[in-house]
Amino acid sequence: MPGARKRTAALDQVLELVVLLGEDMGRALERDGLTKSRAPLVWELQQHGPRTQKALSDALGTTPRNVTGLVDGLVATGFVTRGPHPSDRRATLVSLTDHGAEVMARMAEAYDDFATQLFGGMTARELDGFVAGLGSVLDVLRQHLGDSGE
Amino acid sequence: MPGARKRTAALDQVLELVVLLGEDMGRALERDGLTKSRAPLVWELQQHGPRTQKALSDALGTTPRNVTGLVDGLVATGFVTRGPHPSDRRATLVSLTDHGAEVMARMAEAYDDFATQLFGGMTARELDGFVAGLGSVLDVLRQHLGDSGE
DNA sequence: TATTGTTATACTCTATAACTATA
DNA sequence: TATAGTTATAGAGTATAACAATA
Repeated sequence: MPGARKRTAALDQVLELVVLLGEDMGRALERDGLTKSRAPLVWELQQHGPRTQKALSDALGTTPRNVTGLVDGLVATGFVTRGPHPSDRRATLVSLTDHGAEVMARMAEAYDDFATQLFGGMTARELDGFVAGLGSVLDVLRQHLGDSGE
Repeated sequence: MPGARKRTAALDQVLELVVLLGEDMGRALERDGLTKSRAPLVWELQQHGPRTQKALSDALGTTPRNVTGLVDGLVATGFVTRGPHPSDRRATLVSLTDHGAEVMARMAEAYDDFATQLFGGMTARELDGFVAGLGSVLDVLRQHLGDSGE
């Protein structure tokens, strides 16, 4: 079965992509004063507006205790603020500051530029083929994750 | 420029791949008693045989102090042992235990199986196209990382 | 009773700096 | 002097458990 070596070589490449992308994103976030753990929280706020910490903990798939720490850090660095919930006095609403919103807007632009850099050299046909392959890999991966655990 | 949206959608997919693959690998490692940080160290030992901590710190791109901690954890969980260096009494040689070697051998098999699961559904032609696309993305990414920093 | 977010505690990973034993 | 690996210290991120305030 001569395809077997090709497949492991492909997986090697995918893993290299994961590593390099992690480095690149890490650097970009650091430049903006964010970390890999805090960025998803801020992203969630940009996408859905002010959220309670409970909602954030559900969205990020982490514990409420952890969200407390992440929000603490983001408050200290000026990305978000804590405010009262209008109808539930137990809850706190986490909102983006102006600075946080600015950084996220810049990041969204950089994201588009980055996508163009990565894929701009491909023809439309090549890009379609690549995306289709990626889609089928993702399907298998989702199924694989569903099989074990959850 | 109608391709722009396709490109960001492709980057979205790549990032989802990164997340899902991270989850999957994390689970697999946990099943074997390893962590994401310790696995590369054990992998390095399997590839190149016993190494000094200095060599490991260079290979992993981390500090000597950090390697001390990682090796401590791997000794405690039975994956590696510390031994004297034959010619340099300052250095310690880190080696795989039988258990560590067994786990790594099993992991290498699982890696091949996983690659077959991920890419087995593609035709040879589709796989070639996907790998070529991945290669060009990696090239751009490497250049992007070289530009800023280092 | 149940939920929200906190404090208390602990563990992993990472880093810098000072130090010991060797080279 | 320089190198290998340690202790000391610090900070981020993650988790569980107990608890206070509120629902």
